[in-house]
Amino acid sequence: MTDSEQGQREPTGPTGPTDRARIERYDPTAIEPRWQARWDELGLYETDLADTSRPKFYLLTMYPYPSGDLHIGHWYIKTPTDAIARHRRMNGFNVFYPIGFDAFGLPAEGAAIKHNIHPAAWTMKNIENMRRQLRSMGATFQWSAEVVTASPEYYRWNQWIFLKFLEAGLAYRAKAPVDWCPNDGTLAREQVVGVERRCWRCAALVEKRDLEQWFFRITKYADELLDFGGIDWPEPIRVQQTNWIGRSEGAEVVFSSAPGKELPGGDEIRVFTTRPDTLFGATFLVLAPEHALVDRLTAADHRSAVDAYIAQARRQTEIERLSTDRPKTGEPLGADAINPVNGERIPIWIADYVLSGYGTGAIMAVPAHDERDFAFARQFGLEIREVIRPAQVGTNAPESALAAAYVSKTASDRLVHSGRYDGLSVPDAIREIVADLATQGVARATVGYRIRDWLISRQRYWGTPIPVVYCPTDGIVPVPEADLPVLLPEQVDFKGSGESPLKTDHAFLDVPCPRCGGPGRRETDTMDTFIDSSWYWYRYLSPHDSAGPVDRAIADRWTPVDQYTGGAEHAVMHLLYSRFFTKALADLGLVSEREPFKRLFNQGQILGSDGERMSKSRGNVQDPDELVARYGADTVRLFLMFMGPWDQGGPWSPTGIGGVHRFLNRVWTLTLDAHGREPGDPDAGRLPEGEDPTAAERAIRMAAHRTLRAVSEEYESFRFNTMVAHLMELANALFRYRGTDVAGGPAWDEAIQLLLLMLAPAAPHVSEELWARRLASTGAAWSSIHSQAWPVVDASAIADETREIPIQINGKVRDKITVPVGTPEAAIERLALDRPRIVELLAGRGPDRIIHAGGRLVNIVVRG
RNA sequence: GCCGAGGUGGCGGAAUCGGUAGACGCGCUAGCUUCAGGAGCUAGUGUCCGCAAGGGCGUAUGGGUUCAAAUCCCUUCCUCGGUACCA
Repeated sequence: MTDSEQGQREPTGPTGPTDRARIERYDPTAIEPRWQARWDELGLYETDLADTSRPKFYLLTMYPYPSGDLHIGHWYIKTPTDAIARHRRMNGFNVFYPIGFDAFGLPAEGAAIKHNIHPAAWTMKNIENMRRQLRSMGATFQWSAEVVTASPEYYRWNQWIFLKFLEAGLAYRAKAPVDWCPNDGTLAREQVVGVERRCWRCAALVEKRDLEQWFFRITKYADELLDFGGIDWPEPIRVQQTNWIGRSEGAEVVFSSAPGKELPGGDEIRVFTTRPDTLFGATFLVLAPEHALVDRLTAADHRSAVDAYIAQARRQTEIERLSTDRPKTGEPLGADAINPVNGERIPIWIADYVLSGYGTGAIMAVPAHDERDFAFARQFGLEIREVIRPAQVGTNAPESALAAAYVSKTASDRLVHSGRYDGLSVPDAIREIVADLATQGVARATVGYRIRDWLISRQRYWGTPIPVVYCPTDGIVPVPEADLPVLLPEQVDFKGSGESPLKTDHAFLDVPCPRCGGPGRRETDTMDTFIDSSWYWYRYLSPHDSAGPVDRAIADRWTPVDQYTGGAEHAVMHLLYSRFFTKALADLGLVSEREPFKRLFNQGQILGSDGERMSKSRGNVQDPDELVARYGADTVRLFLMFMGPWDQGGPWSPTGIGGVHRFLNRVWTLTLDAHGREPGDPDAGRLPEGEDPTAAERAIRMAAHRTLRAVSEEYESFRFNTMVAHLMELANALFRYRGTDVAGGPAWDEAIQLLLLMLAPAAPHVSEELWARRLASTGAAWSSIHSQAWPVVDASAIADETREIPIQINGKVRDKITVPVGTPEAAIERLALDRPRIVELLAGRGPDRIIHAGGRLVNIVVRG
């Protein structure tokens, strides 16, 4: 593997300017494939899951969607993760680092319709190409554990899990609105274009349509999902999940419809409120336009206006509906409701800012104490009645028109205009009003959540078929476990419409009912692909197990995942669904752990040079193959780590990649040609001013071990950009000693060895090559650099003898002094005040105050 | 709109414990060198004033706290991610 002629290389000496032909040039294209093949051959990264001699480390990177445009963004996500894998191995861990493909999904169907290629063919072709590209990274993925979610071997277990969920009451069917195009059926949000909301294919106007669909009961776990105990996740993700779940304590209060011209009244209208203390301020009721009672409560003379309003509301997105910066809209139904707290009649409206999916789909409006209700009341001239007053104002203060809603609810606020509850504090009022209404059976304390159950149905072909059959006799009948998988039919007809071809595929559709044997019809909806990604890390551990989705014994040993890396864009969907799944699987007795990922890191996203997300259609994709061909994988890996903080991402620009390549060239030169000298350096071959060989060696050791200290921490905390910068600094420092008397000596040698070891996880090929050449040059037997132990810092090498201390006057640095470490503050102060520059600048003004920042800095404060 | 993140030289970024702003790299400038290459090496490079010494200014914006603020608090503006059928 290593070049045998290395042993015969002529001994070098301080022989003057380099003959650059003497050492081979760094040629990554020759080195990299050779080592990749060798690592494969040796099975260096095949993890023995049964090995318990070392601590386990399950490293997971979010598996890619095989979109066919593997771009530099995939490298940005995966090569630093590979560096983590290699670094953990050097630190003695048994590392499992698998890879797979999230192979179901919408883009494959888009390609099918557009290019007349089958989704499966398109997907598999893309996977083939991506496998090759992923291998070119030199990453240590364990390919033998690969998972492809579109294979029946994988998705049959989606179906199996679905059946378990159904049995456990975690799966159910209900109506839910979808974006609907009359020609192309259900549309994803990205298929609805423009402010007019038209279909991407036929430009028809899109509207909401209610369909019977399948749900998973994630809300059952809402409270447990709010608890992040025992997992080390970034604060922003925890905050986003917490807000997404949106727990709020409040009460459900029952209003009833008032008798009117057309109706006897007495219909129950349930509202959810977090502010039952403001019930006396409720001056109207607002229902979601989709609310079940709207039709019944609408008076004849309001019917046409109400219908028109509902129609336009069904063309809005929720984002539009919830936007608070557009004018409020709504319609009165021409009916009243009765407030249970005081028997008052208040008008009932519908408005799109009330959503049917949150709470009860109806609210009591308290314009004085809710911003949206306030805006609505202003818009339509409805009464605004103040019922909470801040303590400072006092409950007897004269009334004045509110300029804005007063929404705070501190314990010092008091109720006004609230009958016998006047003067109570907000918390007391909440308790008492709810208690009183509860005794009449018209209220109960309850908890509301913003999160909704997970709609898993997709009216799509390219996904996991939902394993149920509809039977006219037996209703919804689960497919028996023994009949799994329900295979996705391969021969289907894409009619050039967005409608799922399963809907018209009779070979698929027409099946006997598993229960009665009579004619049945298969479910044609497939599953959300987030189901695939909600448990795939378990499958990696036993990818071919035909007895169950998870091998419990292996899973118990290897999960939770120790480190998960992926994008923050998954904060509230994939990362929340995965937590839900883990808890549900644990309750089903399939796994033991209740959290999937012990530690999470969100790397940033690489955008196109135009600042947009990279995609083929935008034409802003950077192909990594080109860069690899030109610079080699190591340079690309290192450049991506060097670009900036890993959690930041940003627009792609190859500017600066040459600098990283130059750095690797310098490491190459330092390792193979310690004694060479460069013309152009006037000091070549001479030790730095004032350094004898002993001092020079000490300086080299200090530089190497300080770098090791910094780099070790930076690998641990994934600060790869500064890690690379520190390695560059060390290389620069060593370059100053190249060609001098200490070059090639013991300190130099140690520094080179450390440099290569530190570089190994990030730039695995060149470090392996140079490592092999070093071993060969000393006649030592080869062993991979990636099997070496991570080096240990020699504390004695890095100890400081002196320290530079900046001297500030009024916070501005005016001078610096260098003192022995441990110099007492009083002595530093004296030295500082004696400096001629300081004396001059003080100009006789006595210091008013002198601040010592722990011996790191002196600040002399003078006034006037 | 709402939730989350971010804004520092010509550019990517460093300083993450409130304590020397600009590490490291790109680019640029000058010099050296010549297996003349998209090569290598050395030095300089925030900005304004200045021959220099040195000084003024400076971390999106405006304010505040502090001996001291890129860092903490408040205002405003801009960019990115998510917003439940993209993954």
